[in-house]
Order: sequence, then structure tokens, then C-alpha cells
Amino acid sequence: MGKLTLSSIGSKNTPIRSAVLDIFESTRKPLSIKDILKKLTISADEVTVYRVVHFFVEQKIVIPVLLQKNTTCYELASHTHHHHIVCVSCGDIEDFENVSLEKMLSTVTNNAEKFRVISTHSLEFFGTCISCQGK
Amino acid sequence: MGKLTLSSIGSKNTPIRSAVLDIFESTRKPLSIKDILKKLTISADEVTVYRVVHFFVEQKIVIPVLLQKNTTCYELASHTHHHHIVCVSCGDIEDFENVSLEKMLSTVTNNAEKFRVISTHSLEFFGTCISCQGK
DNA sequence: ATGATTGCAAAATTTTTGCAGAACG
DNA sequence: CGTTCTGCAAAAATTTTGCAATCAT
Repeated sequence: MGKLTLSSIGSKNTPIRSAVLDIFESTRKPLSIKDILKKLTISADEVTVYRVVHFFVEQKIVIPVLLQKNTTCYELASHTHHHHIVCVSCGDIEDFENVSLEKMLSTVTNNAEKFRVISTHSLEFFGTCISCQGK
Repeated sequence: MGKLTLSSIGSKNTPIRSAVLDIFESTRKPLSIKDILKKLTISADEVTVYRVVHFFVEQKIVIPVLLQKNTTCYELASHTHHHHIVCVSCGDIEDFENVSLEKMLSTVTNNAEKFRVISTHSLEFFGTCISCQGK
């Protein structure tokens, strides 16, 4: 399991795909399509960003994260086990690591009626960050 | 803290609002606007359902739950502490109760850099339900 | 009566699709 | 070269807004 490259996921190595992957790797926060567009220094069509991100999701190197109203965000799948605290005021995001969630899994599957296998999970906390508390 | 009524949240008692509240109370699952529309036996405009649900969210009797791609779902706030297992294949949802999450909260706030107060959280598991496993 | 609620029309956003040309390997 | 990738135009889907008529209290 070496470094994540475009060719290793069956993608051609184009400037846009490379730049989008770089943004995911350097930002390490959930990003919306608009976020990615803003961070791109080279020009790219919004539709292309949609398609690139969808391709990454299909290849399972990126996962959708649902945090905010009416816009899906995405982050690197390798960033899993990091969960998020989201400021409901300014939208800022802080990561936190989680260990005990894995333990919870067996309890959940043992008690579930319709499920035996759980593939992924999402855990998000919502609060007000310190710099928004004064407002 | 008596029974939840429309007048107790400052709403007039109209057929549509009453029906939407009934649907939330009897379904006890996250519902999209489209889900609600389908369940309504009386006629109502989609825009009206949007507005009714938004009003309920403002009044904090309903909370948004982000489960599926590109559509927000909603459920009764009193249904909190129930979390969900979502079938990635058919979208069916099963509830599960959670106790240990509350304990996790103090750990999270103690370690967070930018947050001291966390108001809500969401925890969702995603898997394949038993009836979809054969497919 | 009067303020809240609703439906209809329309705008604004977000996401998806089709197709032809450009670029990668 | 052949396939993949991209941009542009346009459609589809979701959500929001404005306004006049209706309804609840």
C-alpha cells in the first residue's frame, strides 16, 4: 500500500485531477465542490470537478460527508476515524480522533434486526466554536 | 412538558401542519420532503411542506438529519438519542439506541482546541440490510 | 379583523447528462 | 491511436422567494 497516486486508481494523470487530489491531501477537511473550485489555482469547469470527485468516490479514495445544509462535502477516505466538530455559526471544522466507536460497532450489529454488516459510519458533533461564542 | 401541540410552538392548527406533525410522530424515521408529500393524504403544495418543516426546525421540534445524497431528511427532535443504520442499497433505516455517546462528549470537548460546548451530534452507520444481501 | 398560512409562479441553487473536441498514455 | 478527460450547453432536481388569496384565532 504505497502512496496514493492517480494511476493506482485507474485515472489518467491530468492537471485538474492532480490538483484536486492535492487539495484533498493538503486540506484534510471536508470540502464542498465549491470549496474545491475556490482552492483550485488552475481553471476548471464546475462540472469537471463534480465528475472528478464522483470518480474518486467510486474508486473509494474519497467519501461523502454530510455536514451542512444542502451541500455534500467530501474528504479523503484515508482520513477516516477522524470525525468532526462543526461550528453551527461559522462552519469551521475541527477533527477529533475516535477509538471507542469501533467497540460500539459489535453492540450495534448484535442488536440490529435488519443488519448484520456495517461498512461505514459517520459521527459529527455540532457546537459553537470559541471565536464565535462572543458574538 | 406536555404533549407536543401546534399551538404550543406558536403555530396555527391547520390541516396541513397537523398532518405533517402526525406523520413525523407516527413514522419516527427520518423523512425527506418528498417522503412527507407521499405520505400526506390531503393535498398540499411541495413549497408548503418545505415551509412547514422549516418552521418546525426553527421551533426546534424537528431536526435535520443528513443521510442520503443530496436530500436532507428530518425527524422529531424528541427522537434524539435514537441513531440510524442506513442501508446503502435500498435506503431502509433502522434505529438504534445509544448510551455511550454521552460519555464520549466530555472526552471530545476536553480535547478540542476550538470548542468548549457541543450542542448536538449525529451518528449514522451505513451497511447493507439483510434483505439486500442476496442481491 | 389581522396576522399566519397557503398555493401558484418563478427564481436560485445544486447536481446530472450529452456531446464534441482535447489530452493522456 | 484509442480511450479517457474536459468544457460547454442544457436538462433535471432541489430549495428558496414574492405575492395575493385564504384561513385560524
